Amino acid sequence: MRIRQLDKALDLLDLFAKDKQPLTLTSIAAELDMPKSSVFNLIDTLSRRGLIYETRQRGGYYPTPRLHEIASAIMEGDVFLLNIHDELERLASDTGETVLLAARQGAEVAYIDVVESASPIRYFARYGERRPLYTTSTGKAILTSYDRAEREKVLSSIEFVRHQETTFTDPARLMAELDVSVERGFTLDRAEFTPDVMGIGVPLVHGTRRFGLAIAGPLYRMDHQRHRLARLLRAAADRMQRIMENADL
Amino acid sequence: MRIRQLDKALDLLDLFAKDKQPLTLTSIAAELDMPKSSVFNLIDTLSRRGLIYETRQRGGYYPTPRLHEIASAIMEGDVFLLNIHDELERLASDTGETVLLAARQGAEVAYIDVVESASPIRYFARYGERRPLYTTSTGKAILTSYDRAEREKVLSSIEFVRHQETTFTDPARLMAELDVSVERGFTLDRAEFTPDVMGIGVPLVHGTRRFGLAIAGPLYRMDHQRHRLARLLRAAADRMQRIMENADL
DNA sequence: GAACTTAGTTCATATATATGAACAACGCAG
DNA sequence: CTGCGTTGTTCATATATATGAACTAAGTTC
Repeated sequence: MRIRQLDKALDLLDLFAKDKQPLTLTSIAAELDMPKSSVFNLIDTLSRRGLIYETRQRGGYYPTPRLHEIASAIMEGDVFLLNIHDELERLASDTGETVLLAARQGAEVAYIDVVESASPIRYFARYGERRPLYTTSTGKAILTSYDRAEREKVLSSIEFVRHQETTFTDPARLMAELDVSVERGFTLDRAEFTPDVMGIGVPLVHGTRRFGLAIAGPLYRMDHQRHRLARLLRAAADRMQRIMENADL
Repeated sequence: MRIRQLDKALDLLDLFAKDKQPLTLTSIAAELDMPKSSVFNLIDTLSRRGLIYETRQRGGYYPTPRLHEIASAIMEGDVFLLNIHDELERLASDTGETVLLAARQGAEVAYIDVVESASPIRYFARYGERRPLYTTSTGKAILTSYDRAEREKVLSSIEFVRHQETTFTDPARLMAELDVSVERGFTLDRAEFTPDVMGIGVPLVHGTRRFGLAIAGPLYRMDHQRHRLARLLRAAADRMQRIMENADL
């Protein structure tokens, strides 16, 4: 179950991040579609914790530097993700496509870092979005990081659903595809979950942590140059792997 | 009314900022004194938004770079607070005492930025903490930033409470004290709210925005050198004022 | 400077939600 | 590979909380 008021609080932070200006209680209520009295409680909670303040009497509320301080302290604890973020940016800029970093969450992958392509036509994915493990290039990449026995085990616990024409629904065929991917050096997702979207992925492993790194974009723009993109992807992954070796979590 | 689950969520972020390592659902429940099922909802909400993820199966949860990204975007909207933070740091280091930036919130001031002294004996204040306008050096500093007429008006709407022996409880006497402060170039708080704590403050004004900037520490360490500290404070305030002129909110 | 407009605040109560307890799933040790 | 100690998950219901409506107060306009 989602905590609605927490969701609203996060919506509010997103709103500040987007607008970058003080907002009045009333305007927040309108924007987030909440009663004023609820926004009052929200503001009360955040301001008593020193996260926001009233910039001047009736002049709207805005966050203090506190959130940034907390976020910075937290990032210190994950030097790895902090450091490789720059590599994601670079890869996105080199390829012109959206770059995704995903972690396995049970039978799904969740995107834990996303750098969007600058193209007007691009794959639009959000932090926290999830996909079935077996439909995405990142998920498949994570699967290839397990040895065959473990891979079998993971697949056996999964329920396959056909999302698109191309979706793999047979574990055996998927296993074969994964073998091919290992051989080839990268995994593919040919519109197996989202129509017209192609993904190219590789695994990133550090000790027991496993990530999937991928480039994703429109099929028509990616398919014909998949080997070039894969080369860039592998090069970036190698650099990240090196960064990983020098960091710990 | 505070939103309890939001408070808990913020407690969790603080916990990550402190521990800087992945935490299991169960350990979070213990640490925050919450039922596991409630922590489950909390984690569910945060992870579906891409703010945290499970670092590996049963390996604990940790924030993604998302929060940092949001916080950074928000700070872009308040270049002023972002820029002067360094000055606060500098002032704290130069004086060896805690430095506070406060904004008026009705009849109170709230600390919106705090840099703590490195001394083992120091004034310990937190973001978001509030004090009556008339008891603190920051509050008095903000009061001196109004012209006398407006100042009278503000004071007339305040209910005075004696917190300590030295607390001003008579508006007329406070007005006189404020006049003296303007003359002297800085406001004082001699343990008027918190025992043994002394504060030295100056106002910071940009258009209609008013802040109070202060140094605070133990009376015995501050009183004898208050003029030296005030000089450092004024110099810092001047630098900030210049930064202010080149920024906008 | 009085009237108006818009902003923030309070509070009783309907209503959504936090939670205890029982369950399921994972990973580790032997 | 099997059993055991944890960890994460579900769900009905007691309980805390979100909220509509009525209010106060600040700011703005004429």
